[in-house]
Amino acid sequence: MSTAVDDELWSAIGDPIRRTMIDLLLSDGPGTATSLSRRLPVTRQAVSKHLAVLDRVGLIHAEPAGRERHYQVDEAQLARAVAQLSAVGSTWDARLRRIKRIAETVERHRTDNAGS
Amino acid sequence: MSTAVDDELWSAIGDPIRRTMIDLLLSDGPGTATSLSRRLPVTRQAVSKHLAVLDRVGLIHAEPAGRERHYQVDEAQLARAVAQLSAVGSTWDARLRRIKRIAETVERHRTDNAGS
DNA sequence: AACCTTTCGCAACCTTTGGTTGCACTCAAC
DNA sequence: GTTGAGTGCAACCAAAGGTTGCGAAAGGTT
Repeated sequence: MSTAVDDELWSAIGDPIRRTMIDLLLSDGPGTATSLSRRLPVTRQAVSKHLAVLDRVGLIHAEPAGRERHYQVDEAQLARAVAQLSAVGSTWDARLRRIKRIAETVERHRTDNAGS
Repeated sequence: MSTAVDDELWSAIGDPIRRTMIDLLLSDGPGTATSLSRRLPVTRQAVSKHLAVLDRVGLIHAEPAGRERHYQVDEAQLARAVAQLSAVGSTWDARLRRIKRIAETVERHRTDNAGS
């Protein structure tokens, strides 16, 4: 079912700050801990820790540039994460549909017998 | 963008144990803290805490039955959560496609000028 | 060269969260 | 009524997210 790698991916994108960080890196291009912290409600150090988490699971990677570290999204890894999301989503969706179908069948039987 | 309610939903389904619990409740039907804990690698008390979290965000609801508490998935809320998942997924997907398209355009320009 | 500014990384500390053990309570069944 | 299964509550622990404070390195200025 769910592997340890997948769980790390989930917990990585489960955090709202980290999700916003990915959004920012995607919309504004590569950024540093300092530049990101200016657009987030937490300190640079907190952002730095989040960047480390995202880096560890491979969703982003850093590129040293002088005294700065430019982070950017790893497209292939993010695509994998998106696939994970939609996989779980469609699994739950399928089960919901099945449950709904069964419930409707039961309801149909019940109303059929109600006339007796 | 992301509301506090959405963040709670995300963190609720971000936990691998809680995701598995939802899976179990969907596949096996309603269950109790004890029945779920028998199929999970954590104690009943931990399961109970997770159930409280899922209950608080409305993904499941309890139905007292004698000395037991039967929990089951709230289909409408889970459907909402699935919609959230696919929304974020498609947003990222769209941005990845845009980036890729731009990169290809740049590459085309580069190779066009390479012959000069 | 000396200085100042910006950015970063590390360490200490606090709070919340996920997990455990232990205990008391309730309800069904015998 | 006693016993057993299921629950809830409290205390305690470890890990995660967040903060402040400080020292080091790279870049710009004079």
